[in-house]
Parts: sequence; C-alpha cells; structure tokens
Amino acid sequence: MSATAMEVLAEPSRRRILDLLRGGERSVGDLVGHMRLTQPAVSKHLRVLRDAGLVDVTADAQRRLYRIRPEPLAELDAWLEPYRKLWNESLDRLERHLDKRKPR
Amino acid sequence: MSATAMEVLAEPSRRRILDLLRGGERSVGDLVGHMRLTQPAVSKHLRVLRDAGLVDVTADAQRRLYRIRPEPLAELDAWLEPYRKLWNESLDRLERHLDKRKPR
DNA sequence: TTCTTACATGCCTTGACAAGTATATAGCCG
DNA sequence: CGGCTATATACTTGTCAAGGCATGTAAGAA
Repeated sequence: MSATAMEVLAEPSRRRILDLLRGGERSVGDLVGHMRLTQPAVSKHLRVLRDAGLVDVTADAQRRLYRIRPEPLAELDAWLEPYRKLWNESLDRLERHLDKRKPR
Repeated sequence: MSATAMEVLAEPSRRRILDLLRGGERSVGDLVGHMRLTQPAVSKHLRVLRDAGLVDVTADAQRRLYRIRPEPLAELDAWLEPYRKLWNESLDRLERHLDKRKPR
C-alpha cells in the first residue's frame, strides 16, 4: 500500500482492470486479451493495484490469478459520504422547483 | 469539463479544497490561507475543479467566491455502486466467521 | 489617474508516470 | 536437461502535470 485508492484509480486502465475482475478472478494473459496494452503494461498496473490493496493474487502453476479486494474502496466511499447529502439537497431543491412549476 | 471526477480528485490539494468548501463558499485568498500553497497554485487547482464542474464561482468585487457543485460526484458514486455489494459480501463473510468463533 | 487589492495566466523547471522493448524468472512438458 | 509458456522486472523514452516566480487584469480607494 502506498497511494490512496483515488490516486490509483485515476488511471483509466486500472479502472478497466477492476471492472473486468468484477466478473471473477482472471489471469494476467486473460486481462491482456481484453485490454489493448502489452503484457508488461498490464503487469505493472496490477502491481500498483496490489500495492494499494485493491487486488489479490494467487499462483496457479505459471499463471497468476488476480481478484478484487474491495475493502480500500470503502475508504473512498467514506470520503464521499459527507458530499452525498450535499447533492441530495441539490436534488431536493430541483424537485421543489419542479413541483412549483407543475404542481400535483 | 474535461477530466473525470476521479482524475481531478486524485490530487490531494484538490480534495483538500473541496473539503474546505464543504463549510460554505470561500474566496481564493481564504483558501490560500489554509493551504501551504501559493495563490497561483490554488487558482490553478480551482480552474481544474471548475472545468470538471466540481465548483462554481461568483464575483464579489475583486474577489471570487467558490462553492461546491456536488453533481459530478454522483458520477463517481455511480461507478462505485457495483463494488459496494462486493465489500458488503466481504463484511458478511467476516461476520459469519466471527459468529462461528464466538456464537451468540 | 494612480495605487492597491484580489485573482488569473504565462513561462519554466522538475518530477512522476505510462508504455514499449528487451530480459529475467519460474513452472510445465517431452 | 532443453524448450515453451506465463508473468515479472529493468531500462529507456515521451508526455504531462504541479508548483514557483513574474506578470497581466479588473475592481475599489485615494
């Protein structure tokens, strides 16, 4: 772990990898097959994700199977929390506004 | 708008600015007073936040008052959504595990 | 108008990072 | 062992962003 989940996930390719892993664990080669990037590039992204605790690996012969570890995302969710009520208020205001224009 | 909320908020100083603005609108000088950065640096971050639709400005004489526009954060929240159930499952598993070790 | 305040923008340097190519490492198979 | 497969790491290059300093600009004050 070295960077925040937010910093790590600023990279679109890394978000892509996580999205792919949402369907279950995958090998590196499998991921490469879905990602117009070379194998070393994907391996490096996986390294960053691993250091951030966002994925986990196990060895299967020569292959490495990666899977999501969602816990760090909870931290991101927590950061977002205080803002959630802010945009709920915005929506409320919009709603009240629409109610005024088109009552009932 | 040019970058995703995630990319924009990868920068710690920009997260800091948003956190400060959660207390209500502030002038640039006010923000600078809270942020070991020079005024130009803060202004540039504000520019990026503005381009991403994350803040809004109004002029008050020579001052500019910035406030949060939380809508783009909803997009981030939406990305997070499918993962939320993943870590809830993790927590469930942990819970069941603890129940086993210390039942009742 | 001139000065001052509050902020934005331009330019420059520096550091970080992403991606490619080449190479190392480790496990399987014959 | 020798060769093949799957992945990781080293090295290099190009790009880009953050931050500082200097300067531009607009609005009040004198």
